[in-house]
Amino acid sequence: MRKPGKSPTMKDVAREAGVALGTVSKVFNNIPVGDTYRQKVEQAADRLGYRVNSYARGLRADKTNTVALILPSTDHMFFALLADHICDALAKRDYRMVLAITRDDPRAEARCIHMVRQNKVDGIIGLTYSADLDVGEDLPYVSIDRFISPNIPCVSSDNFNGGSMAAEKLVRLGCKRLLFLRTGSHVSGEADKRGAGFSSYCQTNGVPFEALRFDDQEGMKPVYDYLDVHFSPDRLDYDGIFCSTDMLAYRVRKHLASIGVRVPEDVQIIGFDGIRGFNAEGDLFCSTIVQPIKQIAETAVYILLNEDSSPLPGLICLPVTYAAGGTTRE
Amino acid sequence: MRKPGKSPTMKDVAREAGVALGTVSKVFNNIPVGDTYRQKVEQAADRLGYRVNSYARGLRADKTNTVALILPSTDHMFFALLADHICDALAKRDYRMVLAITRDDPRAEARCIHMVRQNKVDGIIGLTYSADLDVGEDLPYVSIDRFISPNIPCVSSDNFNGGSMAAEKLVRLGCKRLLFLRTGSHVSGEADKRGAGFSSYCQTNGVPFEALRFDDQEGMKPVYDYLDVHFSPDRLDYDGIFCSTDMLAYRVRKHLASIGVRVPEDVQIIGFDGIRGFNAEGDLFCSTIVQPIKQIAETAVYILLNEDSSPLPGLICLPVTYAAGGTTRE
DNA sequence: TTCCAATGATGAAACGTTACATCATCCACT
DNA sequence: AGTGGATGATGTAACGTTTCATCATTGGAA
Repeated sequence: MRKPGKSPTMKDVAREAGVALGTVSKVFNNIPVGDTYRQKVEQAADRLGYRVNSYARGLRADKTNTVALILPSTDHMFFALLADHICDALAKRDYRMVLAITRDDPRAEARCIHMVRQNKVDGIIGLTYSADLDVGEDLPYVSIDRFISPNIPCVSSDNFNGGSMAAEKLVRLGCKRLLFLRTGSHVSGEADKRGAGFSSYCQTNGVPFEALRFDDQEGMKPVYDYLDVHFSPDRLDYDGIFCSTDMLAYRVRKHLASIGVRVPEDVQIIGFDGIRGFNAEGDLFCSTIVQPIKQIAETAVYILLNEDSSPLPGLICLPVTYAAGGTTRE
Repeated sequence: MRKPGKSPTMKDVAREAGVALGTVSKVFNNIPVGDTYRQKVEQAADRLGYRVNSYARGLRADKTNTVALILPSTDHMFFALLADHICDALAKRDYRMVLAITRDDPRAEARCIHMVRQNKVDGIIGLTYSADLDVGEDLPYVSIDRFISPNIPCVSSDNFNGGSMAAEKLVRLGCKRLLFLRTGSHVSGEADKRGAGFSSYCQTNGVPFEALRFDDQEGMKPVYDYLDVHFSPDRLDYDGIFCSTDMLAYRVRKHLASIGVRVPEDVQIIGFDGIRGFNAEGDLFCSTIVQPIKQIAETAVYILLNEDSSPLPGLICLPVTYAAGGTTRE
């Protein structure tokens, strides 16, 4: 049925349809063509099973309808969902997505950007952590969750407000002494603002609090040690904890349970991200501030393709929401 | 620093280096070139910030170093990890990956395949469920988890053996009356063999069992109804359940807990997949038969790129393992 | 010194498109 | 009927590579 050899070209279609090459081109680019011709071309194309060669097109038109997504990995649900929604948002606009994974390695990040640029994509969406990443000036670039420079648009959740919301929520739920816990040795991104928002709320409202950051070189050990000192069935230095991620919150909860501290009866915990088990319909791992992942994806794509060609703002913060997930009293 | 206008071409490099066009080409293709020339070219290329245009190369050479991965989504950890590892395996071989997402929609699957073929990828790895999918004959295609036809290689876990292992494990752990539960309205894939392996073990060894399949048109309701009838604190029709997926196992466990049945004391449950919370280092949701996702990814890529050019077997089953995750006594 | 062979650089052709400048056709208007 | 203008098809020249036949250069042998 189908020729296994080489695929038919526009020239073949033109010959088959008895029209000129340019006419065929027009048909496939939705440029006005007489109905008679259009039909002849379409039929011939069908008969031959013709598909436009996007490499030739990309070469000629300097437009490839492809964007690259650079991620640390897809093995964390946050990234996986981001990839999922970005892929969708792009497909809706007839763009394809090539995925590059960096494993958090700055060298890999640079290599990916290099690789991706030589691939002549139309733009890049990147979630990277390198301190000084040269993304180049000549290719549209949208950063997620990390502010790179004023003229590179950055899309992220409203981390500051999220942190503030978490503190407020804990206070409303009756907590008197709050604790903020953060891990991660990464170059600081927008996520740092979670702690800032939290602290700001506490200061403004005169709520006693502590904010701690643990380098995760040594894993969770230091965190557990800290918890062991400050929490036990008969000593509760804090009654509300805000963790910088759901994963951290989950681990903290597990550890507290293991030393006999009840959640949420003794201590209430709020995480950040809104990760769910299995998939988007699964259960939350904890009460949490939910990032609007889909909206982040949509916005990043929207800005990257510059769909309203208005001046690009430097940083776009998207609203987060609170969701109860069993580690708070509500 | 870098020209914002257009990127330099081989011709530019040739002029800058004072050599011929073809020489530049050779340098970038690792074809022997005199050292003097090679150096001149490399320096000139550096100076200009030249990168080879992969669209021109793809057009000319009919080789794009790109493969497409077609997935239902990446919002389930199994798929996300698959994408992650496949991306890695490809990157290691200097291939890029374009991701296409189908949302389980047969029309979308066909559209993706179409889209992807017109993109002149070098091959396709697909995890699809359409009944009769025309993947074409002219492009290397590797299917994951779904047998399409004898001449299209398929990579999957050893589902049959996994089912058998689950039954054996439950029996070893003391279960006397087994139940197999399966949901999913999909066109049957390799995953069907999980139930077959389970039943086969039970029959061979004379273990009383029941195997049920629920259409998931109506969600979990029918399953819960069934559980309500057969399980309660004072009536336990089964003491071991094997679920076709971890997600199902998780839900079953939750429902049993809600009606006062203790897991694993009263009933032991084994799932299938090996999904973990958050990421590859998270906790299991249940005791489970673990799919070797990384190995599946590696194998699919290996076969797709036909690295040993030996005759391709039709179906490759990769070994699964058991992992305890709290829903069994071990 | 002369010639041959071998090594390796050269430049043009081709890959499948799109854009643009020509050119043919047809209709409307005087 | 003759002309002008508009509509739309045509063919050719790029786009940036790779490949291949051709040609220059070099070293060695007689």
